[in-house]
Amino acid sequence: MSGGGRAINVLNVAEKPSVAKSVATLLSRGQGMRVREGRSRYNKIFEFDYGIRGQRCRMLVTSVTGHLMELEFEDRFRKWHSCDPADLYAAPVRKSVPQDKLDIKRTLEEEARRCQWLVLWLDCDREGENIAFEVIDTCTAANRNLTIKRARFSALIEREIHDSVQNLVEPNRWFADAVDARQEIDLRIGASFTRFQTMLLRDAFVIDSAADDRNLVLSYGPCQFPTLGFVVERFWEIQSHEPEEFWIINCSHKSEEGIATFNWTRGHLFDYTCAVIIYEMCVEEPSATVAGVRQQEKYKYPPHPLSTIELEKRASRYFRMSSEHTMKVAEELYQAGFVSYPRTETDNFSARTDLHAIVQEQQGHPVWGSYAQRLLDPSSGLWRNPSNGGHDDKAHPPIHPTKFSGGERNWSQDHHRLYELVVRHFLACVSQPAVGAETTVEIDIAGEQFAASGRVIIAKNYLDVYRYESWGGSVIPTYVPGQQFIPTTLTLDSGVTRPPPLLSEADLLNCMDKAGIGTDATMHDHIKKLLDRFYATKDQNMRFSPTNLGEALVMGYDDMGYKLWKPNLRSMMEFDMRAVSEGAKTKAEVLETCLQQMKACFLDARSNKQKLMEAMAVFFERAAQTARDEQHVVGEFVRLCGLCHQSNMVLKRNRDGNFMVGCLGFPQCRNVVWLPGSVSEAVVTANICNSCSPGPIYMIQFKFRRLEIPPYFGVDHLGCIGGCDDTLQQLTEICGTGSRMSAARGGGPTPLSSSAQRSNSRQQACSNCRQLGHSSTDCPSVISGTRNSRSRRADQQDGGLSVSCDTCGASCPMRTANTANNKGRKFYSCQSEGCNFFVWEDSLQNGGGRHGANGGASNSRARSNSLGGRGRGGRGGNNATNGTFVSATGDPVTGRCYVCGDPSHFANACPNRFT
DNA sequence: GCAAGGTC
Repeated sequence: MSGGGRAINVLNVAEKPSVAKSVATLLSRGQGMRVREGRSRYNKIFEFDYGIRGQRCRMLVTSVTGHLMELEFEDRFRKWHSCDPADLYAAPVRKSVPQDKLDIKRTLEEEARRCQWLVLWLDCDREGENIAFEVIDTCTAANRNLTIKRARFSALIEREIHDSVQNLVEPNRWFADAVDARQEIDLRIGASFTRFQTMLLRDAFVIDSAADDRNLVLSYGPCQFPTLGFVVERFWEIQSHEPEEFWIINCSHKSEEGIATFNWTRGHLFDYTCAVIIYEMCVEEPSATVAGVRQQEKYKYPPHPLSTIELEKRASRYFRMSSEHTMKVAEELYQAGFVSYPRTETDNFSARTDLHAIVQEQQGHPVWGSYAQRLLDPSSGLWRNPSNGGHDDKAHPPIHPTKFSGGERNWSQDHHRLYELVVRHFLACVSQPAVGAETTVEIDIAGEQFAASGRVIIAKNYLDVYRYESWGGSVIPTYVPGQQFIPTTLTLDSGVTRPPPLLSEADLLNCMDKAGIGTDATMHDHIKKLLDRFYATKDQNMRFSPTNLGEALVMGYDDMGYKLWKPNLRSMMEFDMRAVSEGAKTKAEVLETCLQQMKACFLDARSNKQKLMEAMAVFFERAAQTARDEQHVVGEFVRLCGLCHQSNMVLKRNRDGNFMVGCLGFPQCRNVVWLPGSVSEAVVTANICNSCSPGPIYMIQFKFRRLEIPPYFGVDHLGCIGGCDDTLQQLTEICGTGSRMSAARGGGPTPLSSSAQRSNSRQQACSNCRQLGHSSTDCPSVISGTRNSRSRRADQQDGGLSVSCDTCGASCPMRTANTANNKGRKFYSCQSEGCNFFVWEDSLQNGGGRHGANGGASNSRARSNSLGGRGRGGRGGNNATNGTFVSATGDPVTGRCYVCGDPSHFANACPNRFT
């Protein structure tokens, strides 16, 4: 082992104490190793003799704890008011060892002075390489003559560690540079935006989320903000979801053996007319023929070996533990030696891992011990080598149990659960998949296909130990190809599309993982930061919603047109970092271009700060001082403009001193609500109107001039401009508005009598029929009894009829039916999204443009359903309680018309329909 | 009082 010559002292430094201990134990093979204290109580020093390529060495192995140094601004830029935040893009920065790491630094300096070599055993990733240079800088400052070497290793395994120390390499400056650049960019962007938005908004608004507003920090960071962005984006997606009705044909068949539920192969249709036509075809010829019976063996595979993100996601799903808490508990289990290192991206076991030994340790457990025994018994056939998840961080194995425990006294419930998860997950990974026999029966009814399937579990295998997952079995009766039967039920059912759910913690981790936001060791920190900063909340179901503060910030930047809350910025940085680590770009180049762009972005954002203020004003009351300061300049916020949806509506006085509520988007947006001319004073209050939407609409405290209003009105009035306030409307009609121009400017300012809300609805398309001119609440197509007041034009034109939609007025093109019963028959149907108007051409020609009472009937069914599944019209045996409508008799198989109930014909031939 | 990344 040791060659000739004089021994040299070699200082070996690892990234953490556990690695120092492993390296020392593996290299010394436990022979003659001495342990002594360093200045830091966690970072011991291990000593032993060793030979490196014939050189006798006295090895000293110690460690740091992650980064030794921190990047910070020079003192004169540290105080928030010491400089303009924009200066932080060029302010000098320096790296130094923080107070709590000084003892580690001293150990390194002292040991370095008596060593000739320095060998770096830091993790073999970019951060590790950067830490290596922090160690190099510290040690060479104490001893300039050190020879510096890097040990490359990807696992703490004897052979690999011996190999790496015999083949030492040079540290990689490019890797370290990439991290330097990332640190500097993060610091400058984070500090500048955080100071800017905190100082701008904290004092301007009453932000009631924190107990003490004054200490509130509105932080911005390239990881935390995109994480918030995911939460807000999903929230907006849910808010903007418009339910869309769809139609589905369901079929079931009950026999002595049981019941089979057949699903429509088309899934569902959004076109009511098509669904009805197909449904009628089926009802007309309801006999079902078994087209095929397929039997297949199906497998449900166990999960990949456990990485950090998977551990966090599963603990959240199975135990509702937050990712932050999971990591805390996992760290404690790791420290106590029960599980392997919990921060790993690796989901693939190295071929050298002794998987059987890990299983053997668990054989004695009272609950899962017998499963472990079965696994080890070759005759059970339960063993299977684990799958490869395709990730390898080259530093740590997947998370697995490292020591048996039947539960320790000092463990909390979460320690028990997490240890159990790690063990069960590991046992599942080395198990065979569950096996099931699936039977699929396909049937044909009048040319339409339906299918039902059942599953019998043949072998549970890994599911026996992985109790967090299940695989349902269901039995269906036996069918043979060619068999015919009459369905027990055949119904046309409706459903509505639903918005996606709020993001769960597992969803959020997924989003971050995909977008490259954070690392496996920091993702839970970013999530926690959203909660700590009052940007988001987590409900009982572990799902995240933005707070008003979080939404306002994202909305503000979004209004500016910046995607600062999107993950793109981080992705671009990541791309540049890779270029630096590969030597394609230099650190200086990347820093210069990136910071230049970010500074421009910062300055632009600052010049658009009004957008942030407006977004905040949507949710928060102005602080008294600010409100007074700004009242004369921009007016007091009343509501977000319902017309342009871009700017705020504020209470102002025109040049004549008359009050109005106008949009700040003027002149692009001319939305304005004129208030009664008799108003002498008006002040926006903190009260929000309960009945008007979209809110918030702040109520205004008015004082009227006594002599200008009728005696039965009071002079003081708390009013709303949203359209709900009768007093205000009456006074506007009685006294007129303050607008002298309103009569002259056609289409100009809107008097209150038509209200901001209504002027809004004039511009927005009706959500029901998509036409302009009304809102869904007064959509002519959903008001009963109005059908007669509308007329359908059916004019002769170019040899054909021109038909306009009965419900929304849009022009309806002619189409040709292609169904078995109506092949070639012409019809008109409305193309407007969500509009179901439909009429047969022959019914028009025969009747000469009559109102489609029953053409409308099919529409009105769809409509009334879209209004919440209430009754579906008088005719037909309609099931109003569950939103399902069946044929008139309730027994479609007997084939009666579902419109009038007459058994002599089907609905498509019903004389009451379309005539 | 700011970031994100290591780690205890």
